[in-house]
Amino acid sequence: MPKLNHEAKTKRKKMILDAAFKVFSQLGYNDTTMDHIVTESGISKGGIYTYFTSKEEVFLEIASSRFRKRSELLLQMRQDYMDQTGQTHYELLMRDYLKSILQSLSDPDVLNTAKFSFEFWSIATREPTLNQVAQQRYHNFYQVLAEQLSEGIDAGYFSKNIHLDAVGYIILSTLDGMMHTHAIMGIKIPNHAIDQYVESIMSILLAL
Amino acid sequence: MPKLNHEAKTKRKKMILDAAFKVFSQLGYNDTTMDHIVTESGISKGGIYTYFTSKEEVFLEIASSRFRKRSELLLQMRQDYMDQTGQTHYELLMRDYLKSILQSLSDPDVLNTAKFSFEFWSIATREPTLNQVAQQRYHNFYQVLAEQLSEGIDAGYFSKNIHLDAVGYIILSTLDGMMHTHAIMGIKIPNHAIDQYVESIMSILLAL
Amino acid sequence: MPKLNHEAKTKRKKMILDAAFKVFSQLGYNDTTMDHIVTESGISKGGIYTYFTSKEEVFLEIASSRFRKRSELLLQMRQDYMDQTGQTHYELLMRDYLKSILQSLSDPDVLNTAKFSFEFWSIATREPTLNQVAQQRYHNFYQVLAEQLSEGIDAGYFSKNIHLDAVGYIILSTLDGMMHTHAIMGIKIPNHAIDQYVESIMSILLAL
Amino acid sequence: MPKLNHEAKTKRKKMILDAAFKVFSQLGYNDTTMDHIVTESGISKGGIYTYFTSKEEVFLEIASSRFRKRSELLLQMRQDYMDQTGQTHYELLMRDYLKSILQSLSDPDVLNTAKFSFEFWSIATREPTLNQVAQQRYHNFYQVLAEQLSEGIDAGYFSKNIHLDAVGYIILSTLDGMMHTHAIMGIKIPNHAIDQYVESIMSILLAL
DNA sequence: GATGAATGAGAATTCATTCAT
DNA sequence: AATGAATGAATTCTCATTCAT
Repeated sequence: MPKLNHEAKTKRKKMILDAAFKVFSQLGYNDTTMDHIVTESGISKGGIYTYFTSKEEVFLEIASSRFRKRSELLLQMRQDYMDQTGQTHYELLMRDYLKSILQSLSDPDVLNTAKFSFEFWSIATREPTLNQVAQQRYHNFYQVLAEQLSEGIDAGYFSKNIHLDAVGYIILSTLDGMMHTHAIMGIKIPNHAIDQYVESIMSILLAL
Repeated sequence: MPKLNHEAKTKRKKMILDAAFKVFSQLGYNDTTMDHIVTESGISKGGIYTYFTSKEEVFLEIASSRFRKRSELLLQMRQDYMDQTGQTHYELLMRDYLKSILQSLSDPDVLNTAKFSFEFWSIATREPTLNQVAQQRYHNFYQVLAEQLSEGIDAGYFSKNIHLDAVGYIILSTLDGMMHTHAIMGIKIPNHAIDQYVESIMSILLAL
Repeated sequence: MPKLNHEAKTKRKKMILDAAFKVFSQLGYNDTTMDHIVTESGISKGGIYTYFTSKEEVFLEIASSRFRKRSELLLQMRQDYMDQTGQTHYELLMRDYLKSILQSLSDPDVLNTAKFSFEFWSIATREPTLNQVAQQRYHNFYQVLAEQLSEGIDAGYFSKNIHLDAVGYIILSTLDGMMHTHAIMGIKIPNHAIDQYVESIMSILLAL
Repeated sequence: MPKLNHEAKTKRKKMILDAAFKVFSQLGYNDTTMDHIVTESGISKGGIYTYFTSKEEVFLEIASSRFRKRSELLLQMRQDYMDQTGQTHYELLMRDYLKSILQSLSDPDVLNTAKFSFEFWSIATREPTLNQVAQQRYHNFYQVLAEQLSEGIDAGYFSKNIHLDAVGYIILSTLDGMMHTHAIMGIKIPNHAIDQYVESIMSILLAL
């Protein structure tokens, strides 16, 4: 018989995760101590350990919740680009999706998510548990993307000759690269670069 | 009158750096202890401190020596793509340069350098000293790249309408992204992706 | 809401300080390791660091608490040498004060305090933070002493012609010297020396 | 067959001792590293170990050579205070001896010797070998002093009723105390204090 | 369930001493 | 004899995790 109902528990957990996200983003995994999370969350040391078994688990759980966003954004945007007849303008969708991802980097929360994300990969490289999660997230994103592209091909928007796996790989990794340069290296994307980048991706999809 | 001549010292330093590079690449900066470097190098704890003042300095020195490679490769390739009349085939140069960078990731040493490089960025985000070095390296690479592109424009190979800073940013960051996905995320580049990627970059340069 | 109340904390802190005082007195600052304090206090390595931030702070805190004693003794004795009319017999006071300071050196705890005190000065010479504390302690003691002497002059016990600063300096430093010879050099004060010393100081005060 | 003759060896040893004295005085025993001595003396690390077996031995040897000075000064001054008939004015001798000891503290070299001396005692407290040397030095000084006092009594300068051991103890330890306050605590002796101090000692000797 | 004091296994760095050259 | 690079034991301090209250 739990003394705290489910809702209260979830709320407490969220407090911890939000605080941890903040400090992990700012200080990185290694430089973040449990005391940082304690201070930021206002929850006691022992308290954190009733919700999570370790620092790594806190880190992992943040990753799991945050990493859905990119693919969710794509799915959500697809709804917006569907007209009354159920037709989706895939070209416009992709173009705007890529742009909005890169433009959103000026939003501090998105920036922090990007920072966290790369920090996560940095740690995940050496931690099998994390690595698995990270791989899944990549493949999940890949699936969603590939689906849109595939539908875009079927709908006649994209070239039939593109290799889905190659294009998917390019989009995901170059997008990551732009975000990395911006978020981690701290080098801001020049004005024209976003458009130029989007066009170069479109040149592949449209097989210009 | 030093007992070890310059050559012997350099050799010993190299032993330490090579060992450190190996463990840093594998374990990352934080998980690498001086004991790891001691074991791997075969040099005593104190011995390492006669050549370096701290763990960070070892890390930094590796970075400084390894980071020149990418821009050096470009400069070197330019020599190879110059014909007898002193004309350089810039289009071919860029195409082959991008390909060779990405293809070289199958080489374990290059892979480790890539891993080390991202590890370096991860740490450099929080360490002003390292960050400065990292930024310099990026801008140095940018300069070299921009020069080639600029010459390529003048020689009529690339479109006059491209924005050097935008294109430079895209090339550097997307290249990083591909390397990151390959080296850190451990997701190998699909066969066609390299060519496809190169063509998309060329589509920008040629303003197709 | 602290789990340990103030009293319990103070008690634990005292345990550490007592243990540290013991080992510092015996081994000196440099030869005392945190492990010595751990062993002597029975408190874990980390535990000590919850109460003190460094070895130096432990040392300093001991100094701060022990150093008040000499001037406190003088002030307390003054109360005892005051008769019903509020008159203090300053000559007797000074005589007995000097004697009791030197005689107390046979008490092991006083001896250890003396040892600690000189160890403190030895370290304080090179550590600005400690030095400041040490200087303050000297001047505080000087103030208290000068006050008694001044009052003794006004009350007609001591000569009007004495130079307070000179006499104060002599008393403080020669007292220190006797204590040093006894505590550090381990050469016990001969029977008659205490009386002889006290008389020589009185000969100054009384301007014989 | 030594390659270096005795003179050259002695010179080299002196270089080490002078350098070591300088750094020991300034930094104290513990904070002085062999590298400091190496740098200051210009003699190699190994070189020092051909003349001394350890850091402690260097320290000890300095002590042994420097510690004679105080008693030597007294003996030398006695010569100066002897008139043509072989009579020594012991009262004047003692007065001037005490004064010159305290006044000499303004000389940097004497000040350093005093600093070194207290540093030596600080270490000697815990090191039996050093402690023995230190004790010997004290007793040697005591002997010389007692001899002068004894002769002074016989010659009718000093009171027959003084206890040699008590007076000797007082002179040696209070002198040390004044020097300690000046050299270690860094509190300069006030103008009148030296005279006042000397008179108080004389009041004992003359049994005023 | 919550708290926060206590724990102790590391980690980076120092430095007296050694010894091959 | 002299050199100085190499050694490694020792030291201070950190911090994820535990557990008595």
